[in-house]
Amino acid sequence: MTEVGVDRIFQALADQTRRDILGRAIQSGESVSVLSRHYEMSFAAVQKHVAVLERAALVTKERRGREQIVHTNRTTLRRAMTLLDAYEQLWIQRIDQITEILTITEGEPK
Amino acid sequence: MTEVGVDRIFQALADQTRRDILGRAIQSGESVSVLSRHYEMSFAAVQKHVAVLERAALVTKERRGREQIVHTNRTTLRRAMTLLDAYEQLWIQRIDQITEILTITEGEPK
DNA sequence: CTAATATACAACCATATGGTTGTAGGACGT
DNA sequence: ACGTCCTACAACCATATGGTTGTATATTAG
Repeated sequence: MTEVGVDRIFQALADQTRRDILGRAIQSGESVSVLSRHYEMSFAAVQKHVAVLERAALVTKERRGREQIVHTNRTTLRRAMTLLDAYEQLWIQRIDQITEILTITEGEPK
Repeated sequence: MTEVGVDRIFQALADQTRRDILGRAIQSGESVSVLSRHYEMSFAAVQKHVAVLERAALVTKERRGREQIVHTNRTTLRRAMTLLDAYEQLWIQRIDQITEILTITEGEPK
């Protein structure tokens, strides 16, 4: 995944409406128009939010008759979590190194 | 945590330079000027990136003489992970419900 | 066929973002 | 005391974002 891809994932998550859409779409796919009824904004605005989520691969659309059903892509969601976890791992590694240094120091005779 | 706070966390994460700063600062605190040497942009630009991370509570600054040491705030990082995990949990709940429904259906006599 | 529904997309607007340069102040070395 | 280093912040610019309204197209209902 390209860096701009990662940018898009977090960028897409940085909006309350879009996070709410993700939550609804992960429980059961909803059409864009059904989704839009939950928010106090125009249909076009919600459509744009879905487009942002889609560009980030956080949702996919499945056409059903005249409506588009929005589904959350759990794989991308997990990818975002994994990325954050990597930072924690960096930190844990540092702790391990420090521990190792301390162990060696303690173990070595003066 | 307020919703705008969550917005700020993900917003702050939606930039490669800022994610890199987080990675460096979690391993060992670096001053703003030392950080800025790693990137092909002005000191002021890096300073702004640090400010964005600070506003999102993803880093804190500790003054040491004339420099400011940037430290990653692991608590906020974990909070972001927890938020993402909540979406997964929503989905797992749905699966559990479906499983339960199926179990009841199977268990009930025709 | 016609009307209503669901979507797509363009044009527009205000504000935010990510970069720049420039100015100014506090801390350190000599 | 002086120059240098580190930081802070303002002003500016181009582009992106989040919203609007309006228009166009496809699908379904009757």
